[in-house]
Amino acid sequence: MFLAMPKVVDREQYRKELLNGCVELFAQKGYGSSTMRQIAEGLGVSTGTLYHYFKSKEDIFMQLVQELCEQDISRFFAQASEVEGLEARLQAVMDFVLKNLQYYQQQMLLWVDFFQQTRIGSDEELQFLRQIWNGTRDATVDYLQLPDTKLADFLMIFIDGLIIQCIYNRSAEDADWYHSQSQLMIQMVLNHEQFSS
Amino acid sequence: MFLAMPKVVDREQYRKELLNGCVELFAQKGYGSSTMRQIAEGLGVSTGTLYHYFKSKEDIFMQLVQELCEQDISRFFAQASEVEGLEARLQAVMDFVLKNLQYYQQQMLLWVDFFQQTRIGSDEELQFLRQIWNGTRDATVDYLQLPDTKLADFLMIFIDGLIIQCIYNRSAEDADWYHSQSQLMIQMVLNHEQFSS
Amino acid sequence: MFLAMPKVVDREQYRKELLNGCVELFAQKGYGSSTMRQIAEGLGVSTGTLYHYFKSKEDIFMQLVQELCEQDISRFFAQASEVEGLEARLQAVMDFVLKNLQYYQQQMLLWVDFFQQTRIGSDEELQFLRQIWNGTRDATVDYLQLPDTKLADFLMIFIDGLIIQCIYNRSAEDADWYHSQSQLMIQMVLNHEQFSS
Amino acid sequence: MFLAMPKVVDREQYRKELLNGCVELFAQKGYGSSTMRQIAEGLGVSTGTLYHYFKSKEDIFMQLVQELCEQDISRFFAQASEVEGLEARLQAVMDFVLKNLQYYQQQMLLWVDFFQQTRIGSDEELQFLRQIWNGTRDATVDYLQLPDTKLADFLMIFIDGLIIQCIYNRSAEDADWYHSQSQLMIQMVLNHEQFSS
DNA sequence: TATGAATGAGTATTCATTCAT
DNA sequence: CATGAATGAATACTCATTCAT
Repeated sequence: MFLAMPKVVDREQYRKELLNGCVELFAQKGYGSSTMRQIAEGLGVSTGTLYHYFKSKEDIFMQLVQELCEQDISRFFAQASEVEGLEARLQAVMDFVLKNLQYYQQQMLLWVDFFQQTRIGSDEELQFLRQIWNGTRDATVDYLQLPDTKLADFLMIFIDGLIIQCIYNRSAEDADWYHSQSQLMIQMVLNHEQFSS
Repeated sequence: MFLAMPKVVDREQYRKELLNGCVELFAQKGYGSSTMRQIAEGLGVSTGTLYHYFKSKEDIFMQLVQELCEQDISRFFAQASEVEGLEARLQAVMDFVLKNLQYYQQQMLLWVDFFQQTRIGSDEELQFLRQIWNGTRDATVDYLQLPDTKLADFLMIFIDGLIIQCIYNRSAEDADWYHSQSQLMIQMVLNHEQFSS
Repeated sequence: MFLAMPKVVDREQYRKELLNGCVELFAQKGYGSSTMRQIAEGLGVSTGTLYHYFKSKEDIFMQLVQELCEQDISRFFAQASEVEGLEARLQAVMDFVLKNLQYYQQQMLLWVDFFQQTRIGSDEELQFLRQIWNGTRDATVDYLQLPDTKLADFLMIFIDGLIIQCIYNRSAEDADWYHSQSQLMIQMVLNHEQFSS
Repeated sequence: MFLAMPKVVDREQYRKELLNGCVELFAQKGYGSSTMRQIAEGLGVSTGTLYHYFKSKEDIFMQLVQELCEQDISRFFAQASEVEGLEARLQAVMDFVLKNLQYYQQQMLLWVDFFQQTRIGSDEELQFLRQIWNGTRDATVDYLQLPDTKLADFLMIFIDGLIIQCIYNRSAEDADWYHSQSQLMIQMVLNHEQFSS
């Protein structure tokens, strides 16, 4: 009865290893342009094995996104949880974003690519994505100790907008521009808080 | 003497008609998923005819984007140029964006899709996109009578971020949420201007 | 009744001008790779006009070949008819071939290309080609004042073989090799004549 | 330990079977006019399978040529190696050529067709072809025990020229003509050797 | 559990030819 | 006579997925 247990654990672990092995390829070539054969080759396995662990290319991607998001949030809190005060914490958030800007740019392109390719609209996938967004938003509310979600939403919209700029600016060469815009954002939020009180 | 003239006019005009006929299909299916066959069928012509007027699928897209951008800006100014005062003009800008939110969501998806499909990096296309962004930004600076581009950039980043939300929210059903966020944005800018002076 | 005559002459002349205008394109790109549009553009006319003077692409080619062959033979005799003696005349033939080797290489490739593209086997086209071969052979017999066709055939087979080498040697850069082989050929024929008598 | 071996053997063997299955189609329709779909159908496999074993149409052709050449040379030596004396050996060579004339005619058309379609000039392919030519030439020098390559080149040029005649004569119906020409060739070479010594 | 051979519908693009103007 | 817009079947090649071994 318990003989199968270790196998399951192994399977789960192996699955995660495979997922982590996909990150780079997806980041470089996007979702639609990464073929199952390339993924398999990159992982050093056969396509058959891939289909043994994931039911489709779509499935690989969804599981990958989930995995990465969990890693992201915990990575942020690992280094920023002891900072105190609204301004310092806003600064910490923006610093983290800017430092990982290229990474998030790739992620954003990946997502949009995925949504264009798989025209689903199925509630399932939509729910899934919303969950991720709301999770991140709630974590932000908590971290900044804001009274409601409105300001966190505002901040995250701005961050998304900032990430999108990669399409026009290609890579983070315009570091100054990104920096001054994020400072402006912080100032805006602080002003707003001052007015409110 | 003028016998050859009408043909030229017709060709140019017909080309524009074909472009307008593509909008809907591209909006619905994205760039990568719209096949030349589908485009041709949607227009009621043969694929050969399509290639008679455009040299490639990419060409169709680039010309379409240019066409739409010109229409967008002139459409905005047609209805909003006589409004006076910073607040009212911000309001006008945000109203325009929200009213056409679905349209801009589709446009943004289309662009990202296009860039994922055609891994270009060629300066030509990049220049092209930047031009559009800068053009819109400058028009915004002019319209809002702002002293510099910084605030206009900030506004446009926010707008891009807002548009991106379509991925999570699908369609503009959450009209209230969009509206309250844009009001917050307006408030932020006004506060900032007050502080500055 | 005679009013139409000049028109016919004009038509015939114009047709030949068009043919001559095709030579370079066909030589550069071969038969199959020369499109009707390119031919038309090269001639500065529309495709419609092309079809007004020739009933098909095939027709253009056949008429072109005929035209060129007539020119070739008369061009040779224009410069070599006064030479006397078998050896000198053989030399004249081989010199002419080597001097125009590139041209004949292109012609040969053109022919083979044409035959591969248009899998006809229709007697008509075959007859046509044989006529050309026989015509050239007979002219050679006459020119060299040979007693029968056998030796002329032998010479022409060798020349065809020499022309074919372009596939391996690309362009006539190996001029020495071509020259020594043709000298060997001349020697062979002279030896043979000596033995016979 | 040897469990994985059979698969490799099978793959290589199957690849050769596929190649042999292409010969007839290529011979009948040429290179450019044989579509991948037709090739696949002729082999009783899908186009996907074709691309599983060969990376392109060009690749199929190159591998096919190599395969056939190896077969040709070994087939000749299998039946002609014990013949003695220059005349007898020349006779053996010409007999072999004439007996397989149709086959070589098809091969030559195939090659020229291939070179017209794939406007390469790339050194790689050119090298490849030259190798084949030189290899055959050297084998001829060895077999005839000639002092240098000059006479072998001469012989092979003649053979190429003979093969080219298929364009005019279609099939080997004119067997007598071919035979008398090859006898003439043999006589020529023998005369030449006599003179030289 | 793992393999990789097999599939075949689907992709953008080309091009000889026709025909209304 | 001349134009060039329109056609649409045909091309090489791709790729997510299946399944026998």
